[in-house]
Amino acid sequence: MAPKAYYSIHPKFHVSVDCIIFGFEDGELSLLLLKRNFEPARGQWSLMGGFVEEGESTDAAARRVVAELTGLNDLYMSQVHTYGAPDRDPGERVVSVAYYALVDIKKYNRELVDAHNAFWVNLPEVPPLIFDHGTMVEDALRFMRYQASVKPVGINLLPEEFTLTQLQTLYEAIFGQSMDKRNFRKRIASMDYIEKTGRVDKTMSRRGAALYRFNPDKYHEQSIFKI
Amino acid sequence: MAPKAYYSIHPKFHVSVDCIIFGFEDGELSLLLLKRNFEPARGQWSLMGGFVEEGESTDAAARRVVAELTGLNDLYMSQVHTYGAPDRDPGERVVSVAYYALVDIKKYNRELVDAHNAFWVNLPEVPPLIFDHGTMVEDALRFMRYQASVKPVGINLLPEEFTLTQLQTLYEAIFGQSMDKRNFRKRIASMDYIEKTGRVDKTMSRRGAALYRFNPDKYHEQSIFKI
DNA sequence: ATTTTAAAGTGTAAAAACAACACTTTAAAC
DNA sequence: GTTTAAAGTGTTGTTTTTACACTTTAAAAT
Repeated sequence: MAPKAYYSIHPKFHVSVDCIIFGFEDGELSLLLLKRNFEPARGQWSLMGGFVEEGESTDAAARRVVAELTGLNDLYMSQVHTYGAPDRDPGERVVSVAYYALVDIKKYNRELVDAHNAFWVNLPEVPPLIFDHGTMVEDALRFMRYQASVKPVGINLLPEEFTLTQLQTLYEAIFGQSMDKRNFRKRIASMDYIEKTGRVDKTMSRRGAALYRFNPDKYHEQSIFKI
Repeated sequence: MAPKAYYSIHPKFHVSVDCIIFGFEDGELSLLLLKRNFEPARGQWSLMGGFVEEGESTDAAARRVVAELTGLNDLYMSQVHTYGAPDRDPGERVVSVAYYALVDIKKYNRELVDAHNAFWVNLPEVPPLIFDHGTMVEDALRFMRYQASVKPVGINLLPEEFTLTQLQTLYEAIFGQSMDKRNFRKRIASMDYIEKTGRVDKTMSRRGAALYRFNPDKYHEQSIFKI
């Protein structure tokens, strides 16, 4: 057995999660940020966060915290990095684990967001954030871009059914560069896990655009590394 | 100011670091593992780890822990992931941040390693490890491979000066696949930050092989993502 | 009924990157 | 001077990526 002293001679710290919540609307990525009407750092902008509770995993804490703010329970989420500088929170020592989440911006619970005094802010207009939250956003964006470059996580920012124009606009926003329509569609056509639903979206054009969906059964992750 | 209760109503946990220490010898990657002659889990295999102390960042704790075992202070290290399941350590709740380190296996301090009852184990022969350390190793290997595929971190596993044959053998070990000698050398030749030193290594062949080194001044990270 | 409009949809050719492939050179050891 | 074993070196075919502009469609306006 482990001697009690093995653990007890060492300090304990608060552990928190901070969530970088991405949305997509009108061709732009945005973040859900709190304008804090509570302490500490009242009046400043921050990420949504919370403390990890007894018996709760850090992953579960991140899901709880995002659900408290958005009302959404089954989001795509991924751990980004852990921030462990002793003075990162000026109040007390808090080790914080950052997660990013991808939200279909049509679906979040507006009342909850308003109640938290939270706002969707377009990425280029993100204000200075408290503590190391600005660094967290940079790291999360880099990591989300990486993941979006190797697997179709970006689709979690769109409705279940989406047009190819929507999809292209999304990827242009994620990678910050415009893409050739024909080349983009050729690439999508080669992905059998993105399939036509047969339905047509008429909201964006008179002609109508074919709706597609992601088929998870046809998607098999592949990881091939090269130097 | 932050009300005291803001923090104090929340629990605190032990925070530890666990280190996946990679070495390279005889064409194989290996890990430095402890055969634990101490509690908890005496007699089992584990990663080198330790608790984060007051006033110490998690990064600093990881460096300290690796230095305690190897005597080496300036290793390439990178945070991998944080493991926060409430029952991951059967003794008490411990949130653990994993880091990987790359060691030039010629340089570590043998006395320290022996004193810790630690051994270099070739990757395919890694035994079952305690707690979630096996998962940590898988995650670290995947992440190290990814990093090695986008930047020349692998070079930290070699001496300052190395031959192209050594470098190719290293990458073959990292990616688990053999590579064409001419294509490999063409790629290296296109990397101006890997430069000939003018010296020759005579230990591996009568003819001698040119020695190369990494020139950090010529290396500029580039990150371009594509879908 | 015809014309206008605005987004959806479509193919080809050049360039670049990657993959496959085998012999020559060198210097020490015998 | 012959042998040995690793170091070193180019070309060609294939695949992938990029650049580029017009046609189709269906509703709205006339």
